[in-house]
Amino acid sequence: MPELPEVETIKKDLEKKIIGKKIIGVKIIQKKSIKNSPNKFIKALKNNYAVSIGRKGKLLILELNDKNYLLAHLRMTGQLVYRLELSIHAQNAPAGEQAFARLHFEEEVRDNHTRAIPPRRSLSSEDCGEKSRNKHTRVILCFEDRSRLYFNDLRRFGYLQIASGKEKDKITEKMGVDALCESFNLEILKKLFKDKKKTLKSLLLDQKIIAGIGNIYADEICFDAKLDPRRKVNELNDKKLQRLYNSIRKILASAIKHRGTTFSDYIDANGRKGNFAKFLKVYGREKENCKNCGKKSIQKIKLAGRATRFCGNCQR
DNA sequence: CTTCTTGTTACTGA
DNA sequence: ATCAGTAACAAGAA
Repeated sequence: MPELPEVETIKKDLEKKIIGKKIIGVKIIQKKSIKNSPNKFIKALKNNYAVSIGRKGKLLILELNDKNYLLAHLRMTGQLVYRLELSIHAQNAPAGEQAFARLHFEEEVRDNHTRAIPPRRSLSSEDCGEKSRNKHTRVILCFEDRSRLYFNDLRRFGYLQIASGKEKDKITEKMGVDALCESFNLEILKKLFKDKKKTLKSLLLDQKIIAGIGNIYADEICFDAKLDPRRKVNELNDKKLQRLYNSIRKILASAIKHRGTTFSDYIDANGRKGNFAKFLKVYGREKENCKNCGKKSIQKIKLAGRATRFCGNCQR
């Protein structure tokens, strides 16, 4: 599932692809996947430019030239896939942007309650070139060079949202410190965990405390720091907090280096899987041998409402 | 058929 | 106030 390393991978991919490009078309296939009215959403994007891409926690933040922002949260199964697909039809289309836009990118809004798979139209001029659209595609943005950004989301928990600068700030200010940002240091971690009686696992998952860590990396971080995820954080001494801090940075950086973890649905902006799954030491390894002590001690329990894997021998 | 999975929020009860 | 636990959301896998 997309956590910080996966969103960061997508961010870096998209920076290379769409910065400076003009959005000439917006297709909303599932109304439920956008947080604004279709009218506002389309109006805010059409004929604007992608200026920069940021990220806080698991939230992707695309800056538009008119100082509005397109926020994207992938939740569990969301994907942002960029494709440059020149079709025969597109090449033969009448020259001129207006005609092209009219032909290919008329707005399409579907009822958000029906679960029916949208009928794939025959190869009409409207759809030609949308080769990467699939039954889980919820929104398509089209750029002036005829490349497209597909927002796919099987389970439809993810969303896209247009936000003003103020609205964007309000959302990001509610989030905790980004787990990877430079200003997040050991002192801040100590301050955040001081007096908290919750378990380590639940605090690592709490986006209002530290933003970006999800179920996979929470377990991997606890294993790397040799800490029992069931521990109350206020009883962690300085030495353990230092280990925890080091592991947060180390695991996330390593996962980014390997372009994230694909367990089921995650793919990057190029449509490729991440390579970090083979480095996972506890997630999905219950009943297997511990990579550290070698014992058959990887347990799976439910903690903070989530499946939690850890080595009952190494993690204290 | 049931149960489980994911991120996040809302709610309940201690 | 603070915590743990659970339901809800959607869709599919086992």
